[in-house]
Amino acid sequence: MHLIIAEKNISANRIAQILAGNEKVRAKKDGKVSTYSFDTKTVVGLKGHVVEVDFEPGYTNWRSETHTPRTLIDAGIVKKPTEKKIVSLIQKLSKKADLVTIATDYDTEGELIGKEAYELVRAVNPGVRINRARFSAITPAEIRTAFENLTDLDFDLASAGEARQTVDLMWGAALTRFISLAARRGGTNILSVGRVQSPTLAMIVEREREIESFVPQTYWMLSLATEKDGVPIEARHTAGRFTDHEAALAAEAGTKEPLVVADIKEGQKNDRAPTPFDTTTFIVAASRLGLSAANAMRLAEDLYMNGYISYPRTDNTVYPKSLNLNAILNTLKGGVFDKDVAWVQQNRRPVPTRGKKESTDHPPIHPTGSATREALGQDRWKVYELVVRRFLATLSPDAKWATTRCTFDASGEPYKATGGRLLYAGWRRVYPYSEAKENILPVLAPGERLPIKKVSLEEKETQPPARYSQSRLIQVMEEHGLGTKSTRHEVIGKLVSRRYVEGNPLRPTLVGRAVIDALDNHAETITEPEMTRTLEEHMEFIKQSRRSRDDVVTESREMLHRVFDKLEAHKSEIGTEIMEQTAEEHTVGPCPACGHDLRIRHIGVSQFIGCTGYPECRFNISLPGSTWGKAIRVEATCPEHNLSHVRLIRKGARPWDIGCPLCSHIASNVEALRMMPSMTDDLMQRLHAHHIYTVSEIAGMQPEDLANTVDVDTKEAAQLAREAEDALEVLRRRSELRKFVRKIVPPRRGRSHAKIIKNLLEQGIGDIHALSVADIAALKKAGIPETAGTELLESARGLCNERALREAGVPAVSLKKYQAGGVASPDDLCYLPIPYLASKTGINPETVHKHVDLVCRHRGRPTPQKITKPMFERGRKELLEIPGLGEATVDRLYLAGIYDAATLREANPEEISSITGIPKARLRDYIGHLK
DNA sequence: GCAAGGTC
Repeated sequence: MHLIIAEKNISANRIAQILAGNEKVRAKKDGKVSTYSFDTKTVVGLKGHVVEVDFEPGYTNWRSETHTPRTLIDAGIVKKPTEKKIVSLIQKLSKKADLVTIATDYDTEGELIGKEAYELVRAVNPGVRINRARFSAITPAEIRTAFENLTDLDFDLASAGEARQTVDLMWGAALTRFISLAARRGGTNILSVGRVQSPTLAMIVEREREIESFVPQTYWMLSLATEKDGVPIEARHTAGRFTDHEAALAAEAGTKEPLVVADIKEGQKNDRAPTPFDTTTFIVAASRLGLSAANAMRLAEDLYMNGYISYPRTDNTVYPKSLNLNAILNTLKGGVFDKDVAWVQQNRRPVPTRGKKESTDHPPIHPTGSATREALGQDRWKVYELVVRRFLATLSPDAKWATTRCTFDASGEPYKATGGRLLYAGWRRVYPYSEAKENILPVLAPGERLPIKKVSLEEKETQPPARYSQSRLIQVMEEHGLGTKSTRHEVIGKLVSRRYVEGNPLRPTLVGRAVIDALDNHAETITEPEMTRTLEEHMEFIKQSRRSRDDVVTESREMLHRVFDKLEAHKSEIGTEIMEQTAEEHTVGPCPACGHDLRIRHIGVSQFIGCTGYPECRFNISLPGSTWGKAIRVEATCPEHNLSHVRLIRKGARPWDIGCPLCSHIASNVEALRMMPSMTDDLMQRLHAHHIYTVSEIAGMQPEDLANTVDVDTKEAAQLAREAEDALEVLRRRSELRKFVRKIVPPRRGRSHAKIIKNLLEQGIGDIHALSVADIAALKKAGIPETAGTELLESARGLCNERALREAGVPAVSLKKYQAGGVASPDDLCYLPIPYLASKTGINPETVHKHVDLVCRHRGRPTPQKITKPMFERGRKELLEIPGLGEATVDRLYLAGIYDAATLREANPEEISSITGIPKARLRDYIGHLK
């Protein structure tokens, strides 16, 4: 069997289809992994890297005393499978193979992925022949040639990739751990560092600093308005920007009629058709359509997977010869682009345009199938149309412009105007994304005199450089060699998720700046694109066998050790610097009570906003627990309270915007305050004015303080405090009810707990006790289904009974026994005879009496007579001596309070029978026997 | 829990 290993499933399928020719390809799924077989060949796709590098075991604890971050530099590195299913399938197929061909992408990373596959094959089949197919596009021509000219794997090329992996891992992991530990950050708050992300972040920080330190300069622009035959002309002073106001004013004053046309230069300008799309230029063009980098890539990948466009991750801007451009044009015919295609076919430029970058990985992004707007939907269509039109434009002739440069003389002051007229639209006919702005000047002749309609002197200011937009940043990253076509847009996502940057255009956060500061001061190597450049140079040496992988990695290890010499010497200093710089990140604004800063605090899973004036100022705002999301400060500010808005963020969930924490605090407590009978709007306003927002604050205040604060007398204040206590109790019970219901009734779509509780409240059920005496119909009305309702009622009753007994003073151990005996309600203890309770529970009758006494007193009922243990035991013996009276009957007699001969003798048989169910005749017999 | 690089 001939096993062919491709880089991904989709290429495996295509390669199989091409190689099979007219033969049918059998597609088979082996546990989510597809294989494509024909003849004696089987093609299988990887998923890019199916193994990953990591440190050898023993380095998982970040805080280990012995395995410090520095020790990661020299830690052994192992490869471990990340796609286990693919790995095992490859190995299963390899055992049966007599030839294996590696058909991964034609670039460094592809060679490394190929070597990973090679090692997997070798591990199970050491003797099999393994060769390599190289192609830069999955077209029939390229694939056939590649398989007719199979070569060997280039181990030097793969080694270059491995060197990169090792260097990235040790620098990234060691520095990430060091900086995170120094700044005492863990979990989701770690501070990551990496060869690509750190220089990228540094550029964003640097740009922000330039903007902050920018000093605007005032300048003046002088222009005049004239016209010919009713056509307006605007001419600018040839001095351009005047930095000297006096000079500008003088020139303005000197601008007088006559205005004479001095010179006219006519020319032609070539407007070159755009070059084929690589990933970066595609992202830039898509961003003009309003798509973020990540979105554009996601849509492009979708189109690629469905066969509409070619592979969107490419560095190539030159169509390879093997690409059949005519065939692509033909597939586009007949659809929406029919007219444009026909025009391109008739006016085709001799050779398609080509960009500066040419590579072997993939062809430039181009359409591969025809589609309709309806089939794709708005956004995908936008991207598809862009790719199609760009492709058409690269085959179209250049546009041509006629240009005019005209100079004027206004009594000695020189002016100029430029005009442009589109002579030939060329590619612009099919690619309308960049506007062709014409400015047509009327026909003028030297010496001609024109009127001056207006002279205007505008004062302007120089502008700071702009922040990076995502697409601009991706361009700059590419210029600096940072990241790859596949990862650049993800790096931005990473910086955002680490909360190093925010917004669009991108701004660094305080954390982002603090980390770059620390690294710049103590480990500048990692913040500069230089590191990538050097790494690439070294990789180039490895590719050319001029240096070995180990040699390059060893050099890098030594450099990293020198970096750690500096870092470790300043560890605590680095830590404090970062912590001090980022403290502000948690600061929300001034405390309404005392004016100190309010700060978001996280303690375990709970979080709140507290005052930095604590403990003198105890003002605080509670926040939902961190299971709802971690509270962070966001940019917006509340105009009323001057506090930053707060947001809860959680992985995989939409952020929960709390808005102004104080507004939200006030709003969420108004309802509770209204529960106090004496609360009025006026009183509430006075309370708010003194920063008292919750019932618990009122309940916690001394009546005198409260009286002084809101200006009422002490009696009223005491009443308010009591009412607050009551409201607090109601709230406490309500929240208890909520937790109770949540345990038993599972939430469902459209039946949230909030909704159930709201419904229960409307039914007058506000706590567990009310629930225990409610009927099932009321629960049904509240939207709780019958089965859950019954369970809810039962549990509620059980809980209430237990509480009542405990409250009366019945100890917990006995309570369990009563529950086991099925006699655990206060009524049971009040109304059931003591002998019955004792026999059901096995508790000493004297102890039972004590409990019954407790409950009866609690309920204001008389306590029945005491029965001692000897009385009880003797009585039982007496009863059992009566002929025909067994244990079961004794237990039933207990129910009627009969426990010995004497009580039986006095009993009324009619009455006893109805209670115990023992036939009257038999009871008479027992009594008769005693008499 | 860490990087960057593939792929989805």
